[in-house]
Amino acid sequence: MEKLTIGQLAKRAKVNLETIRYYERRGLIPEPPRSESGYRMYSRDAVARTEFIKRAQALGFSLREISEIFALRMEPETTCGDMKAKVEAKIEDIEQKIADLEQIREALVAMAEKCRGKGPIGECPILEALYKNNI
Amino acid sequence: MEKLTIGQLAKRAKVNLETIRYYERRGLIPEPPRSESGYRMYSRDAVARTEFIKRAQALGFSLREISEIFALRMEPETTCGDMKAKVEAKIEDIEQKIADLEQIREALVAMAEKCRGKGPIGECPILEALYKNNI
DNA sequence: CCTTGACCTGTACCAAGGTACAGGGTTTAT
DNA sequence: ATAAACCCTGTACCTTGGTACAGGTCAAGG
Repeated sequence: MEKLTIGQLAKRAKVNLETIRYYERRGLIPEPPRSESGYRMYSRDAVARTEFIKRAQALGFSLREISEIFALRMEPETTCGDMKAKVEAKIEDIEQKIADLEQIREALVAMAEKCRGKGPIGECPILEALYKNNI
Repeated sequence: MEKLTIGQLAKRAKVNLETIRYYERRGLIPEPPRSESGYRMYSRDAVARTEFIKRAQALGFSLREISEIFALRMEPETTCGDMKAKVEAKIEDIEQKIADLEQIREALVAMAEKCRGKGPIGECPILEALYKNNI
């Protein structure tokens, strides 16, 4: 089994080397065996695990949540339903964020529409809205 | 003209007292005149300004951007169009965030649908997708 | 008069997710 | 043989938007 140094792992997983050590400190990546001189020696699995973390992050999971997923996976009683529940909770989370942003967008669009875009800033309806209105 | 202490300002603008001092350090609120004993004495305008900051923040503007808006307002050549441009840039920004979240949502929904929600975690299609797929 | 509450400055700390050294040892390539 | 490139630990620093003291002064109520 070929072993990777931390630099090789970082390169393959396309993350910063310091990030690997950071994930180890956070418990996201297990402490690997060391070479005689104390170098971390990773198996191939570490690349997959690091990529897993990056994919989950890209889907909106925090590092804490990713830790929880790994922990879940290690418990023998865990079922697929538990994992599905996590994903469904995250979907709701994302949907809430989208709804919040839609509201913000509506308010911004309404403000922009009130402004002809000409004239001095002293009479800008946008600034007036920010100074006086409830949004 | 009635003057407010920092505590009174914080209460009326519904922010933490430390936040007022923080905004002063960031240059968002001008340094107010002091009483003989060195207390900050604010005019009514400070309440409106603090509320402006909070409203703009709620619309997705960062404190840095809010500073820029205040700076813009002080320059005599600034027109309403400059302000409108800021709002339109923010709308694009928000729309991009919404689009990103929609994509994430789609990916999560697709993953959840692959999972029947039963059986051991070892065969969970969600975990497999995170381990192997490009998303 | 004295206590309590409000204010002052300055600095440290928080979340989250890293990144960047310093100061040392090791491995690899020339 | 020696320089470059890599690794080690430990700690400090970054962003954004605050919050929380510590240690001291001041003001208002009973």
